[in-house]
Amino acid sequence: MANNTDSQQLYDFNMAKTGSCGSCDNCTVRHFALCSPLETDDFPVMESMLSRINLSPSETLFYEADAGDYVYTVTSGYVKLYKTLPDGRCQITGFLMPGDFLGLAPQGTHNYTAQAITSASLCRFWRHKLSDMFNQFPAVEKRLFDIISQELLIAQNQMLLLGRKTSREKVTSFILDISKRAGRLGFPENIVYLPMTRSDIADYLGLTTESVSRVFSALRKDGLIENRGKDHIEIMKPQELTGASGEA
Amino acid sequence: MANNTDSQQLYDFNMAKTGSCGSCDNCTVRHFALCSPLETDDFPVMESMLSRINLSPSETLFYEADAGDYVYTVTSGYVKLYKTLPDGRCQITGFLMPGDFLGLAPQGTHNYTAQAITSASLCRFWRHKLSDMFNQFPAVEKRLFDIISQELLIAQNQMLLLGRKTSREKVTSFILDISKRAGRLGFPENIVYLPMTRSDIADYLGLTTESVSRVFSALRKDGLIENRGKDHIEIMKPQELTGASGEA
DNA sequence: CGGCATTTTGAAAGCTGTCAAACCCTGTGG
DNA sequence: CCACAGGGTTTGACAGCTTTCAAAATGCCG
Repeated sequence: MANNTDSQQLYDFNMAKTGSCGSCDNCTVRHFALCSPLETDDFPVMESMLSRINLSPSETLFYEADAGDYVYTVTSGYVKLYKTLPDGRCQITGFLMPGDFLGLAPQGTHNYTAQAITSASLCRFWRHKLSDMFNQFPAVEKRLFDIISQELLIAQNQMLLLGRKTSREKVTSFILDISKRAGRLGFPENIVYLPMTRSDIADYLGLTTESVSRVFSALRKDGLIENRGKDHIEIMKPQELTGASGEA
Repeated sequence: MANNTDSQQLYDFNMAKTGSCGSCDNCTVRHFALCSPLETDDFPVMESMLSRINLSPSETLFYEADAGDYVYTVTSGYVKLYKTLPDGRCQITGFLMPGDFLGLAPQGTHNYTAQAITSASLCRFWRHKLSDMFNQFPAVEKRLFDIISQELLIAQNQMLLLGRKTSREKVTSFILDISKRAGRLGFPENIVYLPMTRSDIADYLGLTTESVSRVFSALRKDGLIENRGKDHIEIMKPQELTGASGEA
């Protein structure tokens, strides 16, 4: 089994540096969209329009029902978005990685809580300046439009997962999803970094921590995955894992 | 118990006529957005940009993976959107009413199947003309942006329902949601029109038809709702029903 | 009235949840 | 260096909610 510290160093998102966006020295994912997905090569976002935010692990960026005065882009680290019922039941609606966008509040207040999982940094835009930016750079609006449309598509896929998949299918779908997204950021797809707790994964998949843990154990027992230190797993049989996800 | 035919006549969406949008004589919900949600008072959509579609009950508008060359607005009737897994499991991602928008395909192909539940009519826009329209009428783009943002918010609420609510909470949430949406269209909120089958409701809530039926029976037994003909129910105790939905 | 799809109800099984305890890893402090 | 504390994870036993399988009831329509 690989050395824990080694794999951490190799694949830790928080350490990743693939470039800078030019208008913000904090960005880790230049070629993806960046310091803000709002920025495009043709229409760079002006420095004056954004400010930087740094979060410690488990620090909350904003709460559900807070005023939605800002929108954000994750530039490093993992962030989770979640909603809760009055009795405390929790549903995580998304795990965000560098390059991901959050914070649009169509009704003026946020519809979910945003909390850092790892140390994380974000770029923040004042929401009222968004329309200015749209007027100045129409391409920015189109970009954001595409982002939201894509998020809606992802949300629909998640509904299918939550409503119709078994616990094993849910967990395998989750692993493959995180793997592919990390792959798009330039990380190897076979080593998957999972900084969130089992409880977070459970709240994302509509399960309990125990069920999630049991599925992980079963996948390990079946040789589909192996542990690689505390926060990483290695996908040993991608084909079979895909087959176990319920799709195709 | 009220006469079946009476309540049908009073509350049938397909018969509803609350006005016309001016550029399309088919619209039933003028003051809500549209012949198309794309249209605003400031920037009416031109007749030449749209065509009308009429669907019979259970007729399919487009399938998942079809080319997404058009976007649509429902002008009368109910439409369902759903995704399926290879083995046939189905998840309905939304029930659409007059005024609702559908068809955006960020990846070029549709991510869900759209099928009529009742007889339904829609306004269709050629997708490539959307950007022309955006350029000509920037307000239209903002309008559509708001619509998509709102859909994302609804999708997040649905994730909470699918992942964390009990069968009773799911069904009561569903009834209240349809009731409120019909209320916004000008229909009484206490009489709820449910043209979809138990199986559809089950596929929307991540349950089986039997479970849905059992919850309806239980709610009836508890006096929270009563049947009003085949496709309608009456909410007898709105407070208690809300209390049973898991929220607040 | 008869055929057929949908809905309802019943009984039993199964998957996931609940409750509980052991285990593991990490950080702290003697 | 090791003991200890504490949070997270894993495992076990059992319960419970929803599903599955099956059959009866209801409503629609020719």
